[in-house]
Amino acid sequence: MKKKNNRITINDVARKAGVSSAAAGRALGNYGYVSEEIKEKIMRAAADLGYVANQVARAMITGKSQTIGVVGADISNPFFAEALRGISDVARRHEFGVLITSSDEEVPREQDAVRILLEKQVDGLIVSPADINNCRHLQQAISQGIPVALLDRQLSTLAADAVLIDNVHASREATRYLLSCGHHRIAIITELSSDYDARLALEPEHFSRIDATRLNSSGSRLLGYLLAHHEMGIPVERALIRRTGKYCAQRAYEETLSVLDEVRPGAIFAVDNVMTQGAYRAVREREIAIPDGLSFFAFDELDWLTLTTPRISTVAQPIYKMGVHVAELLFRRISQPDLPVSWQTWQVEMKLRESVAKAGEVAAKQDI
Amino acid sequence: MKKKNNRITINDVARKAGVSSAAAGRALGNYGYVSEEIKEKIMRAAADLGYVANQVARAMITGKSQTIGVVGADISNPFFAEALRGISDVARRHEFGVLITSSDEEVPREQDAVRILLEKQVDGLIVSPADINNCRHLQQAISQGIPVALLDRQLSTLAADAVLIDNVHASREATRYLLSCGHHRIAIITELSSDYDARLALEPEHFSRIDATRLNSSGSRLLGYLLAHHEMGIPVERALIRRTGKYCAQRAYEETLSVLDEVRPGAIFAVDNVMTQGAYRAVREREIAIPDGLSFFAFDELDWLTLTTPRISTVAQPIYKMGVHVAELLFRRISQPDLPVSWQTWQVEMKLRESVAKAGEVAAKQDI
DNA sequence: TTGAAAGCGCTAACAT
DNA sequence: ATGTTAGCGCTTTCAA
Repeated sequence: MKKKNNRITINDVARKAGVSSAAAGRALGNYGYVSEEIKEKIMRAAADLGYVANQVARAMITGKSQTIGVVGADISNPFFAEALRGISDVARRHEFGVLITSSDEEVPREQDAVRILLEKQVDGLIVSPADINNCRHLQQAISQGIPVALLDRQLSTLAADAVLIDNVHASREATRYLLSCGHHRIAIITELSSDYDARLALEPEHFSRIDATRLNSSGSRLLGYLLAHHEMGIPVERALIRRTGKYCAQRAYEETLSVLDEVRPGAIFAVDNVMTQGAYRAVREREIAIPDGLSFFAFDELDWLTLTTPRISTVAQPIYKMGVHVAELLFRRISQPDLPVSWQTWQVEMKLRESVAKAGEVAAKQDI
Repeated sequence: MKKKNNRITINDVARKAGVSSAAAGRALGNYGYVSEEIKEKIMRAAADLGYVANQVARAMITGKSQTIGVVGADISNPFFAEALRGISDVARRHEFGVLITSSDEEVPREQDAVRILLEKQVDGLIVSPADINNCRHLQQAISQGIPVALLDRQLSTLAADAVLIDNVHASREATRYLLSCGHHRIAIITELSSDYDARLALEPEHFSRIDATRLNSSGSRLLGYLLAHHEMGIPVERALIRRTGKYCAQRAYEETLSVLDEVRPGAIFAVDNVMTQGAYRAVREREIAIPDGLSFFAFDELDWLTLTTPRISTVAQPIYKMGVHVAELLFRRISQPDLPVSWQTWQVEMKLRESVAKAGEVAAKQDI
């Protein structure tokens, strides 16, 4: 019978093996010198007693918890879940634990999450910041010596590694493709919760005054959309820009119904997986044929985009790989804190499928 | 300048506030007696210094880490991601951290994960056991005083709370529905990685000798399928039972192609979300019309099941809620270890949509 | 109400 | 190569 807790400690093992606790520590923790003979005795004693190492005590003294923290928008979002899988695979390889939290894209929740993770003494953080104009808490983590790696968002003001895609470019390419198919009235369904992003929706004609480094993903994607129009000399109708204000399929559904009913665009561009789900549902509800009655372009690859009829064109990000690499950047920095900051920009892939038709061809079909 | 680490400790705060470290601990940790006056001084000093509490040190002494561990099959699986969201919402409410791991349905990985989580001194575990016939490691956790709550699987031999659905019943209902629609040749696409489950696929006619309490979900669902046939006096062709051996959409795709080519069933029953994805892809690849050429029934509700044409019938589990409740059961047990074991069986919902047609009606249509 | 002191389980100096 | 000892940062007796 032990004092309070019946848990077996290193002292119990040492006593049973007839050695000092230091020797037991060395054998069990695999550090320092221990003779094979004694080590074996200790290991046997540990196995007999059912000893389980106490990482908390180890963390206390080494100052390393062998744990990283992840702050994502929403774990149940397939995008994040896939990235998390990559992160956790790498963490397992390094024998690190992964503590997860959700911010739901809200800055106060993100701050809370970061604080709790820091109190738990994580050795590093992977964050998809809710608002890149609002991240003193991340700065603080870094100045406390806890490295931060950013997923899917970049922060020029922060000494943090990042893994991302070029959102402006990706969105511009997709929009150019739609425009070049003859669709001059493309509705864009996007989130734009941050104030700075929202400005772009409110004054699209002033996009040149916007500081692209202050835009979140949805802002960047809207900028790409605007740039593509500008470059091709096609004016943008304000009513085509639909802002949900939050990451919510239901809101995307509502905005899409409204844009279909009020503006009746020739194409819809849904700029992330959540928007895609809501927007596509709305199109189905209105029983508009794709691509003959409406072209549809998505963002992010989802399992089901090739299971619909027709299959849906999209901009695919290598999400799992991005998760793997952001974790690798973080572990690299944990072991080498003084490396220069590294931003990895990954290529997206345009998956051109049958959900987009040339505007002319629809007319041709109808003529027959 | 501090000794090694530049981190601010409770002693730094105490010194700055001119009080003892004990007083600072009481104020910062919100326990014991502190006068308002002194408390305020301490809080101000802490804020000035940017003090961050060290939960590791707290855990060390209290023996509670305020963290739970979750062992799931695969975080990137939408089913698990959704449940995890429920778990993490509850954990946040309790101000607990959530450590996640993936077992990929492999027992050794699960054992590893549990060991690591125990070493990290988690206060409880939520597990979806890979193989319910193989869980001494869970028994061990419980006997160490670390409560375990089971998600989606039940273990009669273990003193662990569980949240589940009646898989046999759910599958039997779905199968009865298909049979009653006149489909007497229903292919079932299922995982069956555990040896005990696999036996059911190898000798389906001996299902009555099977101990239902030893079956995993996929085994239980196969049993439901067999029972429905038995009850309705319809023989089961062995070639209709397709076993992928692992949770893998590609394998489901292959097995479905093969069953379509070799046996050409009248209906397909895909018994989880991963199987559904692979099976549906195969049906599309063979360009078989649903429901006229083939009826299709899925298991688990997925976003896209209502976005296909026709919409896909399925057995829906209340996944998020199940995650919430398994976490609540765990927290209840953490605070009251001596409560009797509780198993919550949740109702599934049959979502009958257009992917299933009566066998007769197809003929009728063809007659016209 | 406050402070002094002991100690959680382990590692890291240091001495042997 | 092994043992002794002093903490890591905090909570928790216990005395004052």
